[in-house]
Amino acid sequence: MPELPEVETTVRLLRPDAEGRRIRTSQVTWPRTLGGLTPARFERAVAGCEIARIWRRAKFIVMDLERRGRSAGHLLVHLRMSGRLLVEPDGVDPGGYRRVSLALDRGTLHFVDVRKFGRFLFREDPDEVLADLGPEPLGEAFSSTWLREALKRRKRALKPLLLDQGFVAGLGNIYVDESLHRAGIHPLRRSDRVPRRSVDRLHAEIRATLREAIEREGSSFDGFYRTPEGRPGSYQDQFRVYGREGKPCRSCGRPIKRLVVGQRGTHVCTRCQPAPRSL
DNA sequence: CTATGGCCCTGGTTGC
DNA sequence: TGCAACCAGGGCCATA
Repeated sequence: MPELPEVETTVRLLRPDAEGRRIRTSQVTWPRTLGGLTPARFERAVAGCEIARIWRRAKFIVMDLERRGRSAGHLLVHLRMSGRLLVEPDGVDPGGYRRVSLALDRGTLHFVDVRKFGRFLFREDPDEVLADLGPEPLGEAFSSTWLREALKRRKRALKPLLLDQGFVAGLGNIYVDESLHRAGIHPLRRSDRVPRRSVDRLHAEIRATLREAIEREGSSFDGFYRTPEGRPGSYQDQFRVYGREGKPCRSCGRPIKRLVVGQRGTHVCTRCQPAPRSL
């Protein structure tokens, strides 16, 4: 499932083939992907634009569009569960799950998405979509001081809070489970009751986990996530808890347990991450 | 403010 | 073997 590291990898590998390219035409095979805009209006918005810059905010891939050097709006792509973004040479069919394609002046940018949860949005103002997101966990605003105070202000179980994109932006189920294990904190611990030392550790482990995962081009399993070049990531080999139910904890050897927290599969080592007494 | 549950979707897995 | 029921999962929305 694409989270911050997979989206960051996608952006980095997409840039050489898409930045600076001009959009000739668009083809939309599953209109819902556009999130309300009709394919005709979408076509009018993007045709003739240059993809001037590609960047990432949370799990969104943002493409700044320009006409004659002036801003002409933005494309905001969310991969959700199974989305992929890639550039293929003209005439190469990316398969049956193509939802949106943009013919460029060299090659074609395809949005491929088996489960159809992904979004390919056009907005004049990207803040319509991005404004309510929390800080980037790899950015400066996400300091341990900030995290300490932000956790104190809320009274929620830690895992659902970390998954809330309005709290911190970019974490998903995998990297939250991994970070919590590395920090030795149970996912159900109330956010305002995490000891200071543990908060600092959590802060450090979130950043370390994301950095290491980016370095390995994300995580692949289930056959879903691939880089734009078709390669799987390799961070799944480093998983300490995610998808490792019953297997020994890499720290203490006790079998990893799977529980459900806020309707999400959740993986813990009950020795390394002791359950809170209450809640 | 927080928690819960439904919905969107499909392919893979499970159960009979 | 065949087929139906079930499930995962991110974000959003309605409800309590």
